[in-house]
Amino acid sequence: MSKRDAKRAEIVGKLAAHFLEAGLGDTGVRRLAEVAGTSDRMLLYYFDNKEEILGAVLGEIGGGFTDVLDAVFGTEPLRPADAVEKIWAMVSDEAAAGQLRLWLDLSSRASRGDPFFGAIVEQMAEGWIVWLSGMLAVPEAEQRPLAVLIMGAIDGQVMLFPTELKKGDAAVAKLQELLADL
Amino acid sequence: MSKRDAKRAEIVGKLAAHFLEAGLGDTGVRRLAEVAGTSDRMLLYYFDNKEEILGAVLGEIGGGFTDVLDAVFGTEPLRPADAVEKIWAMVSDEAAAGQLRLWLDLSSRASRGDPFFGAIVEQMAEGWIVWLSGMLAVPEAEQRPLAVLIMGAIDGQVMLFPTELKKGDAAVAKLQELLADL
DNA sequence: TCAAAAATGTAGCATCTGCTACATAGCAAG
DNA sequence: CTTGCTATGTAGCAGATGCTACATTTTTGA
Repeated sequence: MSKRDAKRAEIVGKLAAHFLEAGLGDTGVRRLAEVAGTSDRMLLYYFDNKEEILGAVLGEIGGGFTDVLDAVFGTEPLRPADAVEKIWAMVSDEAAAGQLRLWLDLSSRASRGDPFFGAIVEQMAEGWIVWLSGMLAVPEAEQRPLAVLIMGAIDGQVMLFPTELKKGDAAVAKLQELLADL
Repeated sequence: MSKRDAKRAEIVGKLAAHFLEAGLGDTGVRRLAEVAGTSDRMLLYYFDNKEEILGAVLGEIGGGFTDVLDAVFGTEPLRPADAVEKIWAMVSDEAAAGQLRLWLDLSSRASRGDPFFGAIVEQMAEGWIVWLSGMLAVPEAEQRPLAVLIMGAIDGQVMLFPTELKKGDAAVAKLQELLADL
């Protein structure tokens, strides 16, 4: 790897970590530079333009996503109600809130027709769904619809209550109840 | 109504219609002025600042929303599974796509910590939920959690599949199934 | 009719944005 | 040591942003 590539990777790593922790937020080059521990001048020395920076960072995030999930959850099968509980706990945790904020951001940009963000969201959504599908201890034909329902129901709470997620607690409990004997 | 108020109402109306059709998008005052058929100078003559403009427009949208829902749905009680079906049908319709784009936009801005958009989203979410709660033919204690679950599950599909909502069909069918005997 | 008030155009400011020109420092190879 | 490439700081541009000062026209009410 050339020195230039190494530097690019270092920058991308720092920015990816930051986005995962804090959401997309302010993507101004001066702010990105600060986060990456360099100057805007150098950011645009290593990358052609801002779009290339964001592309590299979001690509990195999208690609490594299910690895993170595996690390957090292990790989043994889960009953649907338990999956709901675990994911909701993870998502309610402040550390994961940035993930969701990031997702919300990406989805909204995607819905406005931006094909770049559309592709990223699609990839991330599919990652979640396939991952969760594989973990659900239900007949195979049920796996995917249930996974989509669970992920969607939980993500929907983020959309309804972006500033106070715990308002969704009762609804999530209700979902667990409905799923109790599956 | 004073002339000033009439002019404000006219502007708000035009902007609300535009946002509902095209999503939030560019909210620069020069662009807003263009959409409202006036100049930025006059926009900021009738309103104190940009925040007041957006507040009025989003307030109009949020406030008029449950009226739209009533018109579409009538007011007789619904069983939960039927509510899911009706709302999903409405939301899948292209005419409602703008609403959802707008919602997604607002949520993402709120989640970035903007207190202004946070308040708006909270108000709109509460509007949806109260409206749906009141229509569900279930014991009163169950109404709100179920309403939140249903709205969240459906909104979540928008987040998962911002560019191709119908991918959520199977999951929504699954939810109807789970709710079938309530 | 005429002065006060409301409405509107022109021009701009201050700040932020992505990005760049220019100058220089450090280092590697001959 | 010199020459040339990589790396980095300083300063700034051109455009957008929210907003405003100032001048002018138009409307209103006595």
